[in-house]
Amino acid sequence: MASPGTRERILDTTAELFRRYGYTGTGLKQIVAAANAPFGSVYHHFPGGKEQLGAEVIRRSGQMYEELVTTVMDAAPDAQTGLRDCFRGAAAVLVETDYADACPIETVALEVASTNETLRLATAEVFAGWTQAAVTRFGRAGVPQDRANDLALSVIALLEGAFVLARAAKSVYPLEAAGEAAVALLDRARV
Amino acid sequence: MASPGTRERILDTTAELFRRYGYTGTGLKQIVAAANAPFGSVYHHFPGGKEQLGAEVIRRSGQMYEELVTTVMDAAPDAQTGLRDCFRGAAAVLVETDYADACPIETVALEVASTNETLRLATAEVFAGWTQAAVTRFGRAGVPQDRANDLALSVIALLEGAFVLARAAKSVYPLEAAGEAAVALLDRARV
DNA sequence: GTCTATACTTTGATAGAC
DNA sequence: GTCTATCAAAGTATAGAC
Repeated sequence: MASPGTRERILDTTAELFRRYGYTGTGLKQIVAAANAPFGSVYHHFPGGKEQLGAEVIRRSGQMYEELVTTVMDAAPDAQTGLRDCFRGAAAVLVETDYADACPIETVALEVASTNETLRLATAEVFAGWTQAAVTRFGRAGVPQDRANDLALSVIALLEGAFVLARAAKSVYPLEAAGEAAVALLDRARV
Repeated sequence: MASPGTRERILDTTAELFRRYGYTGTGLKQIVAAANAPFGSVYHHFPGGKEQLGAEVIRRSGQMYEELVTTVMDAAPDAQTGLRDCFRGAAAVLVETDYADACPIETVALEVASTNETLRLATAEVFAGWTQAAVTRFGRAGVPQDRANDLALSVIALLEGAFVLARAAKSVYPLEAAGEAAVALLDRARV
């Protein structure tokens, strides 16, 4: 076993770097330097190299983000407020980090979509999990089953798309507009 | 002047590679190989190296995509139909290319957002141009000025976000759901 | 001016000293 | 088991032959 925490530290550091610089844009040497770990420890803990590390980080980041968002949603008095809180919270993080930290896996997802089937599947699993979590919340809020899935996909698309526009423009305005659009779609989908 | 077409061929090839593999994921050697051009011609035509080439490709791809989308929109009998045609057309291209060709600058935009200010500004200009083009169309369709900008941002966000989900899942379903959501938002925004 | 060859850096990955 | 040194390949960029 490695010194306690080394593996976790590599995972956390990699997640942070992937979020900002993407998969191709993040080097293993950069990771170990930021994580204060010897280079060999990457291959000790992740024999599959960068791909294995990447797959674990994608799933881990995806799960953490899902927990963050569902916590915000479930703490709100109603689904509309919950949605607004999510988009506003995302905007706040973006501003705090000078538009660096948006969705933890979006850049990676686009990079690997046509280049690495293993990692593409990992991102697909994450998005499917998010969609299911959203479907559950929207169902509780009174959205019929047959509309909840389309609504969930649209709301997630609004968030991911707004992240692209917001980071490019260095403005949270796209997130505000997309957040209100998401609320409008939810209102419309309810019985 | 270089042999006629070399510069254009490099631009076209780079645009295609950026769209699939992103900025960091596309090498200059890969570009000249695919464009059947000698390596030195890159620096002959683009003295600023990869960054200058990247900036030109971003603006060029952005303008071409805007022309494509506005052509589809303007050919439709009404804005709702035009929006549907855009999302369906994007889905068709995605299927034809095995989910490789989506937005020509989305992957690059996320990659450079926190790493290259010159290229970030180029992507921001492109998205701003698209937004303006959409605002114009929505205005013609009866959307009040003060709602047209938010609607344009939301529709573009829906498209960009749906591209992420569709490529990850290798399914056009997110594009279909997002397309219908876009139409619903347009309906709601009209007087 | 076109293109080849090369310089220099960084990449992911491995071997082996300790 | 931890960590260093090094590998081959690919990255961008440049020098210079023709």
